[in-house]
Amino acid sequence: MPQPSAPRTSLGRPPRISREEVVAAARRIVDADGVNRLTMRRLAAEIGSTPMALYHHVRSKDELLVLLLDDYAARTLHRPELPEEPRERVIVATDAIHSALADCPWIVDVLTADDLLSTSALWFVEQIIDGLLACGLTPRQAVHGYRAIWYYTAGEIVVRTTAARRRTDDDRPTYRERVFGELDPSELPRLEQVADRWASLTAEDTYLDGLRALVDGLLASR
Amino acid sequence: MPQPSAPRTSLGRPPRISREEVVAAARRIVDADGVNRLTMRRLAAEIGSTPMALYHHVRSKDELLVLLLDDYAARTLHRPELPEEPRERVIVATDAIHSALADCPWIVDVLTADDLLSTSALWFVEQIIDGLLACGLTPRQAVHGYRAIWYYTAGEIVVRTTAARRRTDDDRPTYRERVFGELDPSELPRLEQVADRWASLTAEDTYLDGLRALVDGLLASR
DNA sequence: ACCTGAACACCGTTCAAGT
DNA sequence: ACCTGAACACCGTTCAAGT
Repeated sequence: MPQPSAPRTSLGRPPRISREEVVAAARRIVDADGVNRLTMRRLAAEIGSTPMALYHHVRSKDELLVLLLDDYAARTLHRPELPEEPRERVIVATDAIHSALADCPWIVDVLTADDLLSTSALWFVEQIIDGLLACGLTPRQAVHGYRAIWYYTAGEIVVRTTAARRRTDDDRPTYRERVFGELDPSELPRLEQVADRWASLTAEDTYLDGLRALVDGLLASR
Repeated sequence: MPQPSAPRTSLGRPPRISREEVVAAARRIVDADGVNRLTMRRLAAEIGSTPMALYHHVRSKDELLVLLLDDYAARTLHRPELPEEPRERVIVATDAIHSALADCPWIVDVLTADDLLSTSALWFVEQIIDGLLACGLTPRQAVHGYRAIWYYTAGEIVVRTTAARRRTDDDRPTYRERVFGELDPSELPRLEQVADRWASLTAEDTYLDGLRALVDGLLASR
């Protein structure tokens, strides 16, 4: 692990690239061409170095992606004004995380790391847990509630951004369109009933509605 | 696209492998070694053929993965006895999909395709929509409700299986453990308060609790 | 029509050597 | 200590040719 702030001795050569430069260059590539185009070779070219030089500043490509997410969160996750009312505080804090992630579709590949994204997101988790506690949940219920909220939020982003990614890939009818075209109305009458509205209904952004329903349900079960 | 049931003419040579054989061999590899080990080259070796022969039966590796998911769903997604009560019908139908997917961690890479998995899952979607309608939601609310349920379910599986995947990768402390170790109690008092119980609390399976809360909330908003 | 061989244009990472 | 070059052990897919 490099120690950028360690006192520079006369041993060895001076570093030519830093961890920050590596992350910044990776960010440029991802912003310009998408996360699929971020390879160690391409990154080395962007920096004007060799693939192996990168491994002096980053343990692996996976670590690079986590650093990239940290960097992104630190730059874009600004703390909003939170309402006093605890239930609404949970909604607003969650929505802030969601908005930041939704603007950043490449995140899906890293997103699924664990239940925390980055230290920059901790403040938001704090607010969510605090809001749930203030609504009368036990600590146990609050942590479980936070998890449910995170599942819902992560799922919405993963499903929506992956669907969008596929749409640009090819112009053929989607799997969904094919399936709905061949519905057997006698076996699946409800789906038949909504089939022609499905595309427009599922295109609507109902993230906040679903979030409110979930939080209501979590608080009602208290 | 091959036509296995088309009348065999005297033109050309007889096929040596079929689409079904390709999918079955892919299934064997995935079951034995995980989805990461499924490559076109490895698959060809398993069948005793060449990589390019596969492309006669399957358009691309992506299509192969979708076929694999269809195959898996057709084999394991058995229709359960559903309760009369519509709210409970929604829960049981959703839980059946969730259980099937949760036993199949490789699915995460394909899962995020769209809002439908495979034709075998349509019956379950029908039951969920039907249950929501029977509870008094409008068709619009029912479709949105189904989406919210799917986000929650997909998110739970993605987050949980990816976390499990990482755990086996290395023995170093997780990112989460590092973060919780360095909490500033004055800034993040609630997280500090639950820090030592976080691991055990989030290890509990609370999928059904969260699902019930979500469905309750969806029905209450009617 | 179905299959093969060779090749294209890539990957992430290791290893040994240079300065 | 930091960087380089060459190599390892792979990928998915195209293309031209064989039967």
